[in-house]
Amino acid sequence: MDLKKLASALIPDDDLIDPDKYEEIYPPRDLPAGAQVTRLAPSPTGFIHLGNLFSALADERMAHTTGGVFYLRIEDTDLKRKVDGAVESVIRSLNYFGIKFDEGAEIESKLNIYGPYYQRQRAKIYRAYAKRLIEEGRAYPCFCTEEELDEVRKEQNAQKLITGYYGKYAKCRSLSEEQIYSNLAAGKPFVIRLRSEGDVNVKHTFHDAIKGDITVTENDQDIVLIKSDGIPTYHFAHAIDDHFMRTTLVIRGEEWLSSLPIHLELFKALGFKTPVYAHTSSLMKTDGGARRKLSKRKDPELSLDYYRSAGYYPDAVVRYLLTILNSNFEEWERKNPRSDWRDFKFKIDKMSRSGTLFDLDKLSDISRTRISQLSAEECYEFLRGWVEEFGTEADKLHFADGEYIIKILNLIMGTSGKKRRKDIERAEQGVRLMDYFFDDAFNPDYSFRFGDGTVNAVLDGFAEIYDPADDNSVWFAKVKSLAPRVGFAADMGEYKANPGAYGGNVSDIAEILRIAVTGSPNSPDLCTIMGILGRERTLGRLRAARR
RNA sequence: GGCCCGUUGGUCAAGCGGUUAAGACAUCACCCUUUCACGGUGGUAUCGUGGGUUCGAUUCCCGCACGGGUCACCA
Repeated sequence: MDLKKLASALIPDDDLIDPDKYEEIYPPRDLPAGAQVTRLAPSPTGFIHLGNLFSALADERMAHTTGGVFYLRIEDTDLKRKVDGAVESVIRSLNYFGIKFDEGAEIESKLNIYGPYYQRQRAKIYRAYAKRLIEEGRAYPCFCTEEELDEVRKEQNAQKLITGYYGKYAKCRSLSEEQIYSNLAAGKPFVIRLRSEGDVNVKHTFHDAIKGDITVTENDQDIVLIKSDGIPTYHFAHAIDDHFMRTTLVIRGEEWLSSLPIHLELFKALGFKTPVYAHTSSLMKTDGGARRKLSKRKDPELSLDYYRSAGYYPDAVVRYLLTILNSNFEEWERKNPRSDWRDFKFKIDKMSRSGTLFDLDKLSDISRTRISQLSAEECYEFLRGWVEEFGTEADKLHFADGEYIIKILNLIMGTSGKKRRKDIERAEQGVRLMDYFFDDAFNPDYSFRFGDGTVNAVLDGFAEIYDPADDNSVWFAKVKSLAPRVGFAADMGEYKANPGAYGGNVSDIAEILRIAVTGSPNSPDLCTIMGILGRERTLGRLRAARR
């Protein structure tokens, strides 16, 4: 069979260049030894999720700790589900978490000589190589319809055989010249398949940068290279793009492990050097006792918008991810408490080989801790950013008065230095925590643990003697002075010595006042709160709480 | 079902032939305290299972069980 003629018949494009030319168009990158070139290659089918961030973080760290390059490529070969604005969304989301690309789709960079970075714009390259493979007899046209393939699959299933297009099931592999040309003449749609030379019974050891030595079976499937619409499949595009974009390290989810044999054969058939592969274990969650991979559809916590809208501190999300990416990160962080996470020496071989259960508690703890380390001003900026995007109209009004908020924040967070409170876990919850400082948002729950008489006596008694000018010790002395009036112990020691003799103690007096003023039995320093509210509002709240 | 990957406390995990089997989150108790936090001290709790190899296995080998992934003209 005249393969050259066949190649031209199958791929008649007259704008293709000699594939070898691409080696010159996309020369090897001029980078220091050991520099890693990594990429994030999402499909623009939806929005970016935590798994993408997880993987992007590993990519970004590997590139930037080695003096390499991290770029963005868009895998838009499946044109069925493209979402507009998805690319911008990916970049924006990643930026929010402090991750930046050096080059790639929609990225301003002088480095962009390896583009285009949208696969659909690279059709010529793929087709040039497909054509060459046909000429070399390593690829052939397949005219099988979906129905025919289904039929074969059913039969294979019935006989408990491996499904797929291989061996004797690869019908079109042995089509005669006449059959091919008559199918072509009849206008039958076709795909281009690889003529696999592998043998499933042959196994090799392959070194994965994360998993270590793994067993891979040779591929014997005549997989599709070019779909009937002329667009390449992921496998084919992956081999060509990662070769010509000079990727050195491919970090991807372990769900790709099973197609590694295909990729290995493809790189070999194309004459390309294979990159280093690193297959990451997936993020899991428990669902009714069972463990499963985090799913885009079922789990809102997989969406990055979830973290943005709930107001987790972005730096904390990254740090949490880093703790599961490299388990020694936490240890390093303890030794370098205020350092930028970018100073941590990330190691790919430190990555976990088993699936990690996503732990929201741990994230919350990290977020709380990070926020507690902020100054009141920094915290204000962070909260205000959240309020502008997600807050209510009332929140926005409240946050316009920065001075007032900062005063509150100084109280809530504790004054600088030691003894920082960790009350704010997320912006959303932190903003709600401040509601009682605003009359229009004050929503008290008057659940007093004492009788109306006692409550009113405390409220009225305190209203009589309250003076905003009092410092903390005078203020507390006044609280104590109320105790005898309601039969409570003014002195804690006395109360503990003889609890039965009293109806309560000073802490109970404080609790009554606290509930009246803040609407809740839990709050930071009450004296300071009253100071911030001022005399009139404090007295007003004492009055409003009367039974 | 075939193939591949994995299995140390509730969770993330250190460990890499001999350890009282780190640490963090969570949890419990106590201390501190005008509440709640913060902080401090201490506690509960882990090597899936059966065989080997070895003087000795959490560590090495094999089987089994369990969990996960994958078997498209989707990525």
